[in-house]
Amino acid sequence: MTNPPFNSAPRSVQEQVRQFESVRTAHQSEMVEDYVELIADLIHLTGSARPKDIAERFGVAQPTVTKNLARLKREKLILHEPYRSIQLTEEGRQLASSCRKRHRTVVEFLIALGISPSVAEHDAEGIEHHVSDETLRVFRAFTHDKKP
Amino acid sequence: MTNPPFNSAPRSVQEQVRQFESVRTAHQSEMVEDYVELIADLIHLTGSARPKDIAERFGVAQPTVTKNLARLKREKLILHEPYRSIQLTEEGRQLASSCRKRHRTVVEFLIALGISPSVAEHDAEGIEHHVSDETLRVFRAFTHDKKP
DNA sequence: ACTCAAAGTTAGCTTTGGCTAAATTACTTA
DNA sequence: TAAGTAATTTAGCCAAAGCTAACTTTGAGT
Ligand SMILES: [Mn+2]
Ligand SMILES: [Mn+2]
Ligand SMILES: [Mn+2]
Ligand SMILES: [Mn+2]
Repeated sequence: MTNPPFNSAPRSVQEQVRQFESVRTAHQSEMVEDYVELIADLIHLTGSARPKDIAERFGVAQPTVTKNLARLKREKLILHEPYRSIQLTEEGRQLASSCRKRHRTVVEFLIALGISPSVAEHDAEGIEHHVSDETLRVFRAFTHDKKP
Repeated sequence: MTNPPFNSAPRSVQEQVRQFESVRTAHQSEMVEDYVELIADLIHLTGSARPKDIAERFGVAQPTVTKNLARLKREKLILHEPYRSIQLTEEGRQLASSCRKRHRTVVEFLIALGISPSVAEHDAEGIEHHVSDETLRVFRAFTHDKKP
């Protein structure tokens, strides 16, 4: 009838450790992924990506963006001369492209499931960083089956 | 045929800010939620929750657990005398219970969708912190429809 | 009752990603 | 073209969550 009161799966300790480690790892890539995705969108939308706009979209202060851009630059995902606007490297473009695809896959799946578009967009922003390849494939299949 | 190359929804800037703020807020509650859930499981499973076991399950060092337990105590979710084992307060038990339910809802949904149990368990550990009430309701409905 | 190993805590370090205030640069416009 | 404003960066702060090394306490086994 109702659900059992405790987590059923006494999965092995090692398995559980792997899960939590994966979550921590995902959170380490999250900032970078969201930044390149937004930078690509801004370039497409307005022709250029400037720290001001990034700060405005994320809802953070400008110095936060400057600091985070240093990491993107260190990881060779962007080109950025001081006081100039931001370019994506080829690697950055590729990462942005795959993040964008994954983002859309998640949003479209949630909408196909019956969730309202604004909530789908909202939840996807967090969920996208935690879906494995297998899950992504199942999401895509479901979405395609729903609306052919 | 293929997907449009950029994010279609030129949702308002305010909307986008709210989404990213929600993700940041979720990440602030995440540690606390995973801890109370694990503590409840350990008490149920072994009769008591000790820092050692928590560290072992999360895959972190013991001092990390000690530090995080201070926050749970500050937030009145646990009772913990130094060197003794950990008890949940009533508030802690309630939070653990709702986190556990949400966790199970996500896992069962992913399994009902066709994802393998181990991957479902893996992805749920991250996803659970990013599902809104609406999404959770849809997940539950889907799971129930699938296997009556 | 003592000993001592295991568990737990404390101290102190690191990284990440927030912030504000102040300094600097670029750009617009008068 | 010079000034003034807006954008950007720098400096320096904070909190969270990880770590190791060193210290303290507990409690099991003799
Ligand atoms: Mn995101
Ligand atoms: Mn997350
Ligand atoms: Mn979790
Ligand atoms: Mn969980």
